[in-house]
Amino acid sequence: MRKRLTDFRKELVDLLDGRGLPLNVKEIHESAGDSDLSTVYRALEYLESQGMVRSIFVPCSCDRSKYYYSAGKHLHFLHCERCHSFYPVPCAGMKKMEKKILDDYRFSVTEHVLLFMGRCEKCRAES
Amino acid sequence: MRKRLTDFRKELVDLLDGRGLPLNVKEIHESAGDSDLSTVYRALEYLESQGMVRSIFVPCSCDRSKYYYSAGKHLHFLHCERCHSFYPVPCAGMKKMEKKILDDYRFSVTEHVLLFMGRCEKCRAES
DNA sequence: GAATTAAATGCAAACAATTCGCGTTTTGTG
DNA sequence: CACAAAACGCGAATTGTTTGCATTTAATTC
Repeated sequence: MRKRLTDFRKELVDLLDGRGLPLNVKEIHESAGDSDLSTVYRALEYLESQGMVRSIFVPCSCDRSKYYYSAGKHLHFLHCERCHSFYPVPCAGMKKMEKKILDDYRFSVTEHVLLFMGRCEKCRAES
Repeated sequence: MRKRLTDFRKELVDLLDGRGLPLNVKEIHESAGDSDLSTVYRALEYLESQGMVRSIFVPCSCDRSKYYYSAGKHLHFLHCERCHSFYPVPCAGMKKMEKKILDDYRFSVTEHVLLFMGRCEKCRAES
């Protein structure tokens, strides 16, 4: 038997897809019906292994847990260190960089993590 | 009294500087004399707040803890998912990207996290 | 240079995020 | 329909990290 993409797991993908922003496990758990936390962890692990979701660790004082987001479109995020909002930005210029890494270091990139920390427009105005 | 960069903390900076590669807390603790783990954590927190060291979270099965490295030169790293080695690469092209983010989103970047996962030359040959 | 005081350290306990074991339930497959 | 494999729920166990507090260290003031 080889079947893993259960309804619940699809639901998680839809959830992340719908939000379009990274959510941590707690938020996912709360938004995903009344399932067990370990089920959520197992689901996310599976989905990530299938390349359906991605995760990042955000080095911000607000939260030291992992954030998951849909891998549907390859996005990066801006994270405001003041209001802790995420802003998606398209992934651009990375292919070229990965090509250069292959040429220069003979290292073949399968994945990259890129996150920007800083201040969003609103917070820059307010402080 | 305002004094914080103790000998021990300097020692940690030197250690990370010397290695030139990210180390996790366990490795740092083992390499840093016989100090308490909490002292190591407090030291790293301080050093990071001072911008003397940086940290990244590596999304690799090998280890799910944080890695610290000297902020002396701004580097990024390649991480081989097979042998789990790190390879430093200079930070290039990011300034331009940050400029674009400021222009397009009015978001001012103070820091970025960039990590490449993949296969190193040796491992590509071996498997 | 001794007294004062703030910060650092070590140690043990507390936390919080994540994982594991296992009995039960669900769901493809023959 | 019976069987087998995987998913789920639940509780317990791990593990990375933080905290509280008594003690030590070191800068500052007199």
